[in-house]
Amino acid sequence: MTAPSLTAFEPRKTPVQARSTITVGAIFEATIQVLLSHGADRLTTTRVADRAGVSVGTLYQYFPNKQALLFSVFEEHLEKVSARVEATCLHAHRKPLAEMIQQMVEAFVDAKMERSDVSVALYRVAADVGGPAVVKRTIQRSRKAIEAMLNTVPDVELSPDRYSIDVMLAAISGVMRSALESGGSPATVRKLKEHLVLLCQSYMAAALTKRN
Amino acid sequence: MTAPSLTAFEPRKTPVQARSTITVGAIFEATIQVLLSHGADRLTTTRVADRAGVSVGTLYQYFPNKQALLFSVFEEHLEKVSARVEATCLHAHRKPLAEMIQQMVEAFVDAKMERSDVSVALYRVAADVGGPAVVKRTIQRSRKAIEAMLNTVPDVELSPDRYSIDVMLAAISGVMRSALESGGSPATVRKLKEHLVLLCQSYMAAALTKRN
Amino acid sequence: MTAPSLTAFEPRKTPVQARSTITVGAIFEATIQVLLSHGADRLTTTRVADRAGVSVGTLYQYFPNKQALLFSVFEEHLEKVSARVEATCLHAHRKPLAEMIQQMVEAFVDAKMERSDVSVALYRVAADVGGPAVVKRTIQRSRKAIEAMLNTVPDVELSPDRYSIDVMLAAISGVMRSALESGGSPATVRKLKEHLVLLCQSYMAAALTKRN
Amino acid sequence: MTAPSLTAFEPRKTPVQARSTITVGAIFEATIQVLLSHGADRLTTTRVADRAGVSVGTLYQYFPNKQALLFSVFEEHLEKVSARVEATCLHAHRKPLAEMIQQMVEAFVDAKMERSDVSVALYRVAADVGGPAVVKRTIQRSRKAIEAMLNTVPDVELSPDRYSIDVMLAAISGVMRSALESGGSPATVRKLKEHLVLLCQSYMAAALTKRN
DNA sequence: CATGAATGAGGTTTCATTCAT
DNA sequence: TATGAATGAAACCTCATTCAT
Repeated sequence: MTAPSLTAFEPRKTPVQARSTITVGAIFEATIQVLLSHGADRLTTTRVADRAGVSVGTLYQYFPNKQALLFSVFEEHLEKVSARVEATCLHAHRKPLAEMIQQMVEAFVDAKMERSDVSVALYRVAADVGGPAVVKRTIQRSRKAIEAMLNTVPDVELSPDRYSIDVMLAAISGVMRSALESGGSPATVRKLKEHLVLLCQSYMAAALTKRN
Repeated sequence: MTAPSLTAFEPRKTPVQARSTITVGAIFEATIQVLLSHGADRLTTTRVADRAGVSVGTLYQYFPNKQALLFSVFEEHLEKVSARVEATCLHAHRKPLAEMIQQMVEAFVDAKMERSDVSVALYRVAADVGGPAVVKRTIQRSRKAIEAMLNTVPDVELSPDRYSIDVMLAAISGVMRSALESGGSPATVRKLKEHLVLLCQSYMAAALTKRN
Repeated sequence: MTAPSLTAFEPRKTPVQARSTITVGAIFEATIQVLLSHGADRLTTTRVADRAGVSVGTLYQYFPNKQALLFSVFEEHLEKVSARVEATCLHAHRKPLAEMIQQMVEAFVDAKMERSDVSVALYRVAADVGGPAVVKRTIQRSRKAIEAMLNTVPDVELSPDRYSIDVMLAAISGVMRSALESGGSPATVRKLKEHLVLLCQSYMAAALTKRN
Repeated sequence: MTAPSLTAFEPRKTPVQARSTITVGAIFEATIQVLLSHGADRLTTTRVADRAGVSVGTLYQYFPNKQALLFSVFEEHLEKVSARVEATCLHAHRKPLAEMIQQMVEAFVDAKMERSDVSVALYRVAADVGGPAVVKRTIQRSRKAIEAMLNTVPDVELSPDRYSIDVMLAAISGVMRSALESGGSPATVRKLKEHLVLLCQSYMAAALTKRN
């Protein structure tokens, strides 16, 4: 499907019992394992269930279909990154602009790198799972957190531009994606961070000034 | 496969007769049609052949498998964008830095927007087709063109940083992708261009200065 | 493939539920039916599944591919013949040489004739299925049984020649094959038996003596 | 097809011109090459034509279909072996029985071994090509030659048994086939010959005497 | 006569999903 | 609730054969 509606991916039942939670966790982890070991197009529900140590039937008790499963995994991954960014933004309130940007960018990069393999694997399924929509939703939250942070920049009278923040986030994502897909070394990642910080700092400085 | 080798996608036979060339062209166009009308995961070789007005067998005379077909289409698309960027860069030699950047960015955006539908559709298949590898190869060329252009910036003594250019390109791609996937209006595109120009100008200024 | 490795033909799943066992049996029988009614090159997995009253999917739960299916059927057939020969050999211990040979040969011929149609049909698939390898393996067993039997021939001091036994078995197989493919009448079969007995008796007598 | 009629395989046109003869020869050789290098089930008419340096179309000028091609190749092979046996039989007239048998068997084995790879390859196609029928026809001729030879055995008054000769030939074929498919070394072949000679000598001696 | 592009029926195999046990 | 055998639509791809050039 070109643009699957988001509502179709809702989990089928909310895990209330302990056992269920464990099962869902296992399925999640198994999905990622299979993604990494077999690749996106050889990820089958049976294989995931096997790896998770449950039967296919059980899998289908928690997820109405394959897309829903992938959707959940994808969403959770973005959620984590997003949460890290938000937390960092909160901590950075009232600091100088350059520092704000630096911390935010580093939080983003670190979060992505933490499970870089998963990130890469998920790029491959994003498209089949309504990726763009989920990204959009998650980005909303990050943007708001950044907006709030920027509003506390000391000594400057400016209302930050929503659009600029979106552009910045898209730029960061793009650079990260390209780097991850090339499989960069730790050294590369360090350099990458510096550049991203520079990119965002200079852009934000320019964008904010302009808007003022 | 997670990372299909590029060599597996070589066209099977080079058209020598006039008839063949026409056929291949029709298949190409049909692929895009089907991609747009049915979506990536409902693109079947049979459907493409039908739309192209040939038999599946004929399709397989020119492409050893489905991936190879998509690969070719993908590659051609990138090629076009890349060519536009290179041409623009050549024209911009010896102009002021800001103008260089502006023209390059605008060339990129315009090229992508020209067949924005195709772009979006191709994002969906890129992953299954060795996308990252092709992108890398194509970016190579763009980077060199930009590097050459930057070396002609007047009145400044600086050797541009290869890495910065890669980062810039990745940033542009990321922003474009995000914008295209959101399906922006012409108005949005205009604003997008401005922002991208600003992003790149400020980053390059900073990066080049720093390096000097 | 010219020489498919035997390991590729391992059954995919061992039936644990009662239902499964029935299913596998039905598939086996259906394979033979189709082989007889349609011939080797019009035996398709779909047709077999149909005849067995199951879906193709089910067939592929038990056999990883078409070859594996045919392999199994072929193997089972040889197994039966081999078992008959072995049993007969055991019974013939300590009898006079001529009688040993006669009983062994007759057991072989009878076993083959019992389902002569299947035999003929299987000759046609043997090649595509690693036939020679399976034959070799099965012959091993028969040879050993015959060897053991010959070691009990009364009043003679001789160690039988392994190679001679292989030659004898190959000769028997060759004659049987030729006879089966010509489609002999019961009368012909009777004569055939006599001749085969004579052939083997005289050869063994000569070979053993010589080896003394 | 289970039993294709022989008449369907007649060559389409008799090569009268020199060029044609060369072409047909090339196609023959190519068929064997492909058989050896790709295996029976990956032998395609296109591949054969390629290897022969002609177009498929040309191939179909000389053979009405794939079966006819294989049939011809198979037949030619048998023909050669058969011719050798016949010639040898003629030379052996009036010699002692043991020597007759020995020369005949050795001729057979040598002929087969000369292109043992081809023999093995052809076993794999024989079934799809009406093999048994061709074999039968060819054996006919060999039998007659052997019969004639045996009628000249000195000092004995006996009319040889047609059936025995068939059995003997089938036995030789069977043993050869089994040996070839196991891929025997030259040393093995020598031993094989001895055993085959012994097998046939003792059998013939017994069969002829009996019949007298 | 030769070529080789085109055909398309048909084969094998996969895999998301269901449902009786 | 969990299981896993069964389903079957549908995808990919091959290859013998033809016929316009």
